[in-house]
Amino acid sequence: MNISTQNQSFVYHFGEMGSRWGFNRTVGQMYALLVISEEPLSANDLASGLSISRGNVSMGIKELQSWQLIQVSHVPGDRKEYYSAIGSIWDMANTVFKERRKREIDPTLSLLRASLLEKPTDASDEYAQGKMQEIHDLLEMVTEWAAELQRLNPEQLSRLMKLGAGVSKMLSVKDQLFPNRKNSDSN
Amino acid sequence: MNISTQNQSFVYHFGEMGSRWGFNRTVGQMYALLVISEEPLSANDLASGLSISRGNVSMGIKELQSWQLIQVSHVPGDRKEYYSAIGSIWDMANTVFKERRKREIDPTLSLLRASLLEKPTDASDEYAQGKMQEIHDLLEMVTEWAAELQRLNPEQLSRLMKLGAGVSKMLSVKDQLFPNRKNSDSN
DNA sequence: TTAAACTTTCAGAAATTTCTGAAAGTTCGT
DNA sequence: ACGAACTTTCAGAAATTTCTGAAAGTTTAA
Repeated sequence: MNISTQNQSFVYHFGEMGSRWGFNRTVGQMYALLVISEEPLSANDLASGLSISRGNVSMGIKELQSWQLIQVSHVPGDRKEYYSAIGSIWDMANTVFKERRKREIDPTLSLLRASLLEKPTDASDEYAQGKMQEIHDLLEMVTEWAAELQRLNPEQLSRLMKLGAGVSKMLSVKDQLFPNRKNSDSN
Repeated sequence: MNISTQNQSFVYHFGEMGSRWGFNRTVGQMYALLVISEEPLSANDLASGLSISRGNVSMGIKELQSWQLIQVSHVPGDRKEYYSAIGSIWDMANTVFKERRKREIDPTLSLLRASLLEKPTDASDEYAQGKMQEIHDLLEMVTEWAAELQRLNPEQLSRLMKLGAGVSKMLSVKDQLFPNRKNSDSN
């Protein structure tokens, strides 16, 4: 399989960026290729398209499946497996977020919780715990909020985002509507 | 310098996680150590605390400075430089977000823009461009929104987040207040 | 049950990243 | 101008990650 030069740079770039998102270069490239291919691709297509070994493709597929980013399909009369990117771009973004939270934030939160249960033995421990508490609270708030946002459908999310700065106006509207409601839980 | 066992796991964990956030293990550990230390630390403190070479510390400091995460200070009568984490946890999160956007999203956006300017040569190119457009739009919307949010102060942000699911209620309130306003620029 | 057509595994090779420590550089007081 | 006290640099060593490809495994059809 050949990749048009036009798409080459996209695939390559996604490979580089992919590593930031938790998987390695080739896995990123494989995914990029699947995203921009209308037709599902076989493992051999991926190997030849990206000039990587068949074994590497096999491992990459496993990785992408563990991220729930790709889907297998079959062509009648052909025993090969064909792969394609799952869902819309929104779904993809959602999946990556959820997965990263599970892999990065959740373990950090439990570590922090555990640390916060320990009795500080001196003043410096106490200071450290204070900082850990702050980080914990921030992470917790952000992840909860992210979870809320993920519950919105793309249409709502998109509207919310397009509100942009309007969101702060909304906060003041809320204050005017409910001036009695307590709104500063500190920090 | 010694790190209390209580803090050891925090520092170590942050090292592991740090690599996800764009810097390597030791840089992550250095930063973690600086965050939980009330007193500024010298380069030697960091080296001995983490059992790494002085040279490595020097490079790590440079890296953290390029992220604008740390600050130098001096002790009168002492020629060593002392380092400490800059600002609050919120500032830190902000800085990391901004920096990552600059390093990861912005280049992707410009690549996508360039690709979208090319004339598709066949149907598959056209499909690919369609996907790139979707990714472009999503990234653009998200970064713009993130920029808006970063303009809010921590207090406002925190309130907004604590609204949680309430945010979708707000959207419907808005619809009731301004039922005439067009709100579906499609997704 | 056999063999063809495929996929997966995994040991070791290759590539990449990170780290060390000696040497070079800088700054400051005298 | 000198040297002590510090920091930075960078070549090569060490560690880690990724990749290959041959061998083993699986599935299907006949």
